[in-house]
Amino acid sequence: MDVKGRGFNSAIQSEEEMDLRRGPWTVEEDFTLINYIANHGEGRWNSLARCAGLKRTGKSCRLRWLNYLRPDVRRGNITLEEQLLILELHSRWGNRWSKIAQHLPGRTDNEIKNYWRTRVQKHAKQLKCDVNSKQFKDAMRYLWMPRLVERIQAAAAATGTSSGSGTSTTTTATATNTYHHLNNNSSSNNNMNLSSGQVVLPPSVIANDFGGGGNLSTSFTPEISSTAASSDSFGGQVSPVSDLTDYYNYPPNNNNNQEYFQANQVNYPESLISPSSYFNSGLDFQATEQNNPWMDGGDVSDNLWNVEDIWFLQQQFNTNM
DNA sequence: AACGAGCTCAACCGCAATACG
DNA sequence: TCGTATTGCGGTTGAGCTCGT
Repeated sequence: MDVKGRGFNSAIQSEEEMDLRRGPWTVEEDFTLINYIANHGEGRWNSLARCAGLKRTGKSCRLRWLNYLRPDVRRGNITLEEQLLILELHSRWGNRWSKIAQHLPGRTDNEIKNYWRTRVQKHAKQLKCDVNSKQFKDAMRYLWMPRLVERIQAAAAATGTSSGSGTSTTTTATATNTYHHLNNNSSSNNNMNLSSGQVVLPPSVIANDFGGGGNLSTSFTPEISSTAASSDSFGGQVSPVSDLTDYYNYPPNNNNNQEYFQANQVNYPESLISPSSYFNSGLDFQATEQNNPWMDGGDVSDNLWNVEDIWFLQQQFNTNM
């Protein structure tokens, strides 16, 4: 594999650093890092990289671990609840990705940042306005977020997961019942006891893939990766999606998001606006949405604006300019 | 089938903050 | 106190993928 990877700037470095690998991680490197951390724990990333025998910078190891290999990293689509939370938290804190990520357990700052750039900024582009403009923020607040709440409620009603009494005149909407982990213990509750060299994996993973032992240092073999099997031996590229991490993802698949959320839920923080309040924020968009096809349950998570919305918003923007 | 445009996301960079000797 | 090493964060890049033509 080309260790120069993606053609990033290859700044002249010290002779020792010239041996450093760059670019996508291989399965072998992933196992090396996982095993080392399982046995020795995190911390001191530069020395960790050296001691583990990885020809990577400490920075690179840290990033790979935090964004990809950690057992509690969640992968898959950003859920409606998460979208709503991201929008809300971003409106409060701006591009404080790390801070926002603390409130979305299992999601990394990188993932949230990518979500924002690809999805949210796309909508701003559609509306021909700046993502930081007041107009766009208003559109988010009065259109996008109420719709997310509606869809969350609709989904909850359809699946019977509503835990409310049905008399939802309280400040906490039904949708908020699926909010989760707004406490700050996610980092200390990450299913790992690294000092013991044991990794606590989801029961199904342990049962199915590790014979119940869950001891990485002895159980891991690169062959469990179908990627490795299908690519050129160990040199095969892992990224962008390493099959390896399927063994670590928690929950194991994203169909369990609802259960995962509820199992980990805490109350929506009082300092945040309850999503239900978006219904009462001054505009009644629901009235015009009764027969709107985007609400009919398809996977339209990105399609929160319709033609009328865009037209309407652009009219609003124009009159405000 | 081939091609190009647009999108996604892992991994990089630079810089600021913090820790350490 | 100072210099160096390390960590953490936000911004950016680009390979690979998807989708439309």
